[in-house]
Amino acid sequence: MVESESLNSGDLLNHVSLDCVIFGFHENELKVLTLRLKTTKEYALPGGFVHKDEPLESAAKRVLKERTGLDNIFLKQFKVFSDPLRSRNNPAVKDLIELKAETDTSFFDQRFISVGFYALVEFTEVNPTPDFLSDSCLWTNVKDEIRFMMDHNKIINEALDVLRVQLNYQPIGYNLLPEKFTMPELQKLYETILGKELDRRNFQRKILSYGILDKLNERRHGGAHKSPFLYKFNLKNYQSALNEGLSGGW
Amino acid sequence: MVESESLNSGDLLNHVSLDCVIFGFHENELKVLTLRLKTTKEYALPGGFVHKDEPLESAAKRVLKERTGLDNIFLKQFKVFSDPLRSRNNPAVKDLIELKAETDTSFFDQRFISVGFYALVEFTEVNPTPDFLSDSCLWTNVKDEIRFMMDHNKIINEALDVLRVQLNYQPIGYNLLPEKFTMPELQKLYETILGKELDRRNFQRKILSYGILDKLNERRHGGAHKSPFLYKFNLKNYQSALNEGLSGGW
DNA sequence: TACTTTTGTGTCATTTAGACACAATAATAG
DNA sequence: CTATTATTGTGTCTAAATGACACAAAAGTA
Repeated sequence: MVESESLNSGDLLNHVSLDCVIFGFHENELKVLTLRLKTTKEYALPGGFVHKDEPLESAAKRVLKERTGLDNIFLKQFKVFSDPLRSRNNPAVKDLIELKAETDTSFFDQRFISVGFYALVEFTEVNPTPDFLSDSCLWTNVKDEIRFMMDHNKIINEALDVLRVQLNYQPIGYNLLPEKFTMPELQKLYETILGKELDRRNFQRKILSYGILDKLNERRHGGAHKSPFLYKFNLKNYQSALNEGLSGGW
Repeated sequence: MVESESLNSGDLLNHVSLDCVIFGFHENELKVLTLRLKTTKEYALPGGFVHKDEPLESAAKRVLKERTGLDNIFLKQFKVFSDPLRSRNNPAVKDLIELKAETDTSFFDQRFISVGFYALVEFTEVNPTPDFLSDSCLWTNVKDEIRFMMDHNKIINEALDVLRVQLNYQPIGYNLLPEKFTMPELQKLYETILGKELDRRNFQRKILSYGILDKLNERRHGGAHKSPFLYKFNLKNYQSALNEGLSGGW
């Protein structure tokens, strides 16, 4: 939920917070990086506050860096959550009191307008790190629908919606997959985000038509079956597809 | 820029503001509702602040209502503008001082994180009304690229980008056109937003395929040429198209 | 009544999408 | 070391959507 061990509320902007839905993909499952509060044991999204002279995006990157160890992450704000009641009964306040923390609980106990960000990261590169309010930082499965504190379930679901729409006009995957990956892996990623199955052959045809993949002369071995080829993203084309958007529309 | 004659800053949330890009469509031109500040004569987007116990969306609706007289407007938040420097040299502060207003200028002279909304309204129904900082409220032409104060040009351009994307997965027009309209008028709306021309016959085929239009047994007369049929939106189908999205994608 | 403009309504060729089939290969089990 | 099983590579065929384009009909105006 919060950013640093040495949180100094005097340096922070009042009323404004941010929450990050950090998506990862592992073993064909879509995951969200999750914190668990120390005393109430509630699940929470990584989040933080904004310094008085800091842009929102920098604050979000700071949070991302602290929870994952990663820089240069795909990161996008997608919605502001401003229900006046969302800040009531913030478990973090209860936590801080029970912990007899020196932190300024009154800062936490105000109304927050929270800007939702979502991030796409490569699962294996993340080093999950709790913040000073939480005792653990772990990946939870999106489809498990774990109960989060406050409106964090809503935030996750809205992030997923935006991600699904994004899939239709932007390439995705560079940030969620390892450098080299197979076509079935990429397909699983799409299927997981969309929540439905796709035809293997039609998927391949369409994704190849975007011209964002380079087929390698390597295969992934391991299963008791034909070994699939490895691919990697053609960064030049991937980038221009990001900028100009994929086919579709008018 | 600001909401009411009797602005009481003690009742407002610090650091949070909102700006509205209110689009209208008239005489084949895309317009934005614009304010002009009383003394500095700078152009500004309608905006406002958030009451301490008010959701953002309500604050935006309040602003919309005050500037246009309209309720029930298509309204959507699209991005937060948080550059720490954006609030510097806010002309509104200069204005207030010159006007020797009783308003609390220190409230205006703080850093604001501004949530950008865009709205789609029917041009002819709007009753443009200035706020207490501005001496006029008028429609300006998007393609004229008038210079606005602060980062408002950026806000407008980003709203346009979002609107263009929206065009590809949601129907549009119900909020921007009068109840009855012709196919060429609807096409012009699309062309204006997209900034490019479309083939008349292909446009008609595609838009009709969405099933969101009802063709009327009336024509619009007036020009020295064949009279086009009038259409109106089929609200039931329009609504479900909004919810489920248009074709396209995976 | 002729003229101009713009609309209504197609057609045809090309591209894209959806449904589906069969051979090849890599491990594993016998 | 051969058969078995699961999964991949690579198509084809059809239907649907898109893009380019043409001509007749109407409504004013000269």
